[in-house]
Amino acid sequence: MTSRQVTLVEVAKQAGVSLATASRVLNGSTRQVSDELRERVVGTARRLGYLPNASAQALARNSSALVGLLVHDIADPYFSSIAAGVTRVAEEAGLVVVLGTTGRDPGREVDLLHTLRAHRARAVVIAGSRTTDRATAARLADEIAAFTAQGGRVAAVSQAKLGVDTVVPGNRTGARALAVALADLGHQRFAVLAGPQDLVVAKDRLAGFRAGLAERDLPDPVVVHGDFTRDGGYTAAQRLIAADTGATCVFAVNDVMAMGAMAALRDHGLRVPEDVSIAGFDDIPTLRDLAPGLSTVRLPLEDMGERAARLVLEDAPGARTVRVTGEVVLRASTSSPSATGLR
Amino acid sequence: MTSRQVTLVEVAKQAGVSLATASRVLNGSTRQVSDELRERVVGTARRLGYLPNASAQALARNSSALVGLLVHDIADPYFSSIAAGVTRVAEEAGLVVVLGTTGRDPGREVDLLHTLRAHRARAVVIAGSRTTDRATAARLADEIAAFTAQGGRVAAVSQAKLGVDTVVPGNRTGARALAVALADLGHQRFAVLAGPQDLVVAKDRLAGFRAGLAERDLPDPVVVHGDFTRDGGYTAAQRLIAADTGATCVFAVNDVMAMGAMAALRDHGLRVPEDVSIAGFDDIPTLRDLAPGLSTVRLPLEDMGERAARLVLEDAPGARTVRVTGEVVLRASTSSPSATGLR
DNA sequence: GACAGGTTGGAAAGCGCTTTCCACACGCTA
DNA sequence: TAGCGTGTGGAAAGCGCTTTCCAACCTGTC
Repeated sequence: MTSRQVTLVEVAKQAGVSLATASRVLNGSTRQVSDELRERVVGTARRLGYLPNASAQALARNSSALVGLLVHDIADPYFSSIAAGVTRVAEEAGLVVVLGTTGRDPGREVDLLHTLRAHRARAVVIAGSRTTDRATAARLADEIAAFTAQGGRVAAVSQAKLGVDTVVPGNRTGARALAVALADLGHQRFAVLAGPQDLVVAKDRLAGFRAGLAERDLPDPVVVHGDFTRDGGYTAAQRLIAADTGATCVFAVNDVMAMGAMAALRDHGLRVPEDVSIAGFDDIPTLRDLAPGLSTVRLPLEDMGERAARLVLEDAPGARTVRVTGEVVLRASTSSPSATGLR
Repeated sequence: MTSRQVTLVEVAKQAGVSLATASRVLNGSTRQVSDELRERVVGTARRLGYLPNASAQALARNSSALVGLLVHDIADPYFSSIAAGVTRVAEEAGLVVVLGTTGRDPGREVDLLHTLRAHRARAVVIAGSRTTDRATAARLADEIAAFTAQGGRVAAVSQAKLGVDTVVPGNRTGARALAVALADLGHQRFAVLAGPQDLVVAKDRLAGFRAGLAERDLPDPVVVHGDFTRDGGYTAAQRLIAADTGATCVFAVNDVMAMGAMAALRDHGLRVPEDVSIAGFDDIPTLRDLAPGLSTVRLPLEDMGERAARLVLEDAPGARTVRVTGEVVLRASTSSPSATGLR
C-alpha cells in the first residue's frame, strides 16, 4: 500500500545534478544556480511529484514550520475568534498551526508547551488566562524559558506577567469606563459576577469596575465568584438572586458568563433590562444575535490574535507589550434602573 | 542564546550505555532492557532534562504525531464544536492537532492537505462541507489518494463521496422530520434559505425538507440561496422579505444562517414567532442563549468530531460510514402560523 | 559437558534533508 | 602571463533518532 515516496536524491539523479544543487533549487537558498540546471531540477521535481519531507527539513534546519496555539476551550467564541486571527497570520507565512486545548488546567498548559518544544515549534501563542497559583506558574515559567532558550518565540494574549511578548487588553480601564457608563445610567447598587479568584484577567476587570464606581462615589458592588464560563455565569447568577441584594445592575466579567447569567435571570422570571440590567466584557461575535443585545466592552479579538502572531513571527525578539483598548458598547441589556432590582 | 539541546547520545554516554539501549528505554520498543540499565537511563534522562526531538523521531519512524483538522472557519461554532471533539481524542492519544482553515476555498483545502502530507501527518479529519465543483473535487481526490498511499488516514465529516471514513449526519431525514413537525404546527407556505447551490450538505437538507412537505401534501417552498454563513442568512432573508411571498415559516439550512435571518427579520420589524416562524439545523451551542430559542435539528457536533477522530486513529482502515441522526427540537421560534406571514 | 534456544547489549546503517567545504572555471587587473 | 576574486557545482558531513544485525551470555536439556 505505502508507495515509495519521491525523495530529493531521486530528483537530483533524474535531473543529472548533485543533491546539493537540487536542494538549492527547490528550497530557498542564498546560493545561485544556473538557469539551465534550475529548470531541469524544477521540471523533474514536478514530473516526479516531489514533496519535501517536512520532518527531514526540520531536523536538518533545526527548526520547524509549526506554530503552537494554546487555548482553554476552542468551542468558546472568545478563543475561537483569537484562533481565527492567529491561523490567518500563520498560514499567510506558510506556517502551520498546532492547536492545543488546556481545558483550563494549568498543568496541561505546561505539558502542551513541552510537546511543542519537542516538535521544535517555531513559536507559540498562549491565549489562556493565567492562573495565579505559585507552583504551576513556576513550572510554566521554566517551560517558557526552555522554549525560548531553544530559539522558539512565545507570545501571550492577555496575561502580562509571563515575561514574553504580550497583547494585553485594557481590562482595568475598560471595566472602569463601563462602570462609569452604567453609573451614568442611574444605577447605584451593583453586583459583579467575578470569575475565579485566582484569575488575573478576572481580578483586573473587577478592580477596574470597582475603581469606576468609586470614581462616581458609589458603594462597592456585591461580588459573587464563579467559573469563567457560561455555566459559571449561570450558577453565579443563581446565587446572586438568592442573596436578595437589591442590585439593579449586574456586571459579568466576561460575555459568556453574562450570557449564562441572562439565562438564569430569564429562568427566574426576571426581565432584562426591565427588572435588572446586565453587562459583559469582550464582545464576542455571538452577541450580534442575542436579544436583547448585551452591553459590553468591545475587544478586537481576531485582531488580538493576529497581533500576537505577528509579534512572534515578524518582529525581533523582546518582551514587548501591545495594548489594545476596550470600547464600551451599550446595548439593550442595560437601561435606567428599575424600582426593585434583584429581590 | 540558543542553548545546546540534550540529545539521546549524551544521555547514553552519561548513563554508560549504547545509543540503542537508551532509545529502547526512553521510547517504546518491543525489546527488553534489564532493570538496572533501564533505571540508569531513565535517571540520567531526567537529570539532564532530555526531550526527544520529534522531527528526528518522525524522520526515523517515517510517521509523525500530527493529526490534521480542516475546517472552513474556526470561529464558526459548528466547526469549533467539532474541533473540540477531534482535539480531545487526539490529545488523549498523545497526538497533536494541526488546524487548517480553508475559508471555504476548496483550493485551499487541497493546499492544506498537501502541507499535511509534507509533514507526514498520521491522519486528517476534513470537516468542511464539500463543493460539487468537478475540477477541484478531482484535485482533492488526488491529494487524498496520495495521502493514503503514504500511509496516512483520512476521515470526513458530513461529506459522503470522498471514498474515505465518514461521519454523516442524517441531513435528509433530519430536514424531512423537521418539515413534517413544522407542517403539523399548521404552516402551509414555507420558505427555505438554502445555502450555496453547489454544497452537498445544503442540497441534501433542502431535498429532505421538500420531501417532508410533499409527505404532507404541501406545496414546494420558496427557495432563496445564499452563503452558508450568518451574513449569508441575513442577506438571503432580506431578499426573501422583499419577495413578499406570504410564507409563514422559514427554514434556514443551518443555524448560523437562521440566526442571521432572525436578525434581518428583527431589523424589518417582524416578530419571531408572532409574525413568522423560523427554524435552523445543527443545534450549535450558541443557541442555548438565544431568545427566542431557535427550533432546529440537533446534531451531536462534538461527538461527531470525536467519532471522526476515532475512525482514523483507532480503527483499521476502510471506508466506513458512521451515521448520526438528527433530532428535531422545537423551541420558541416556531409556533402556529400567523394570519399574515412574510408580507 | 555440549548444544539449542532465548535474552540482552552494542555497532552501525539508515531516514531525507541542509550546508560547509572544496574544486574548478571564468573574467579581470597588473 | 601570472595572480586573484567571483560565480557555480559537487562531495560529504552532519541533524537526532530508530532498527537491523550480530555477538555475547544465560539458561536448560539430553
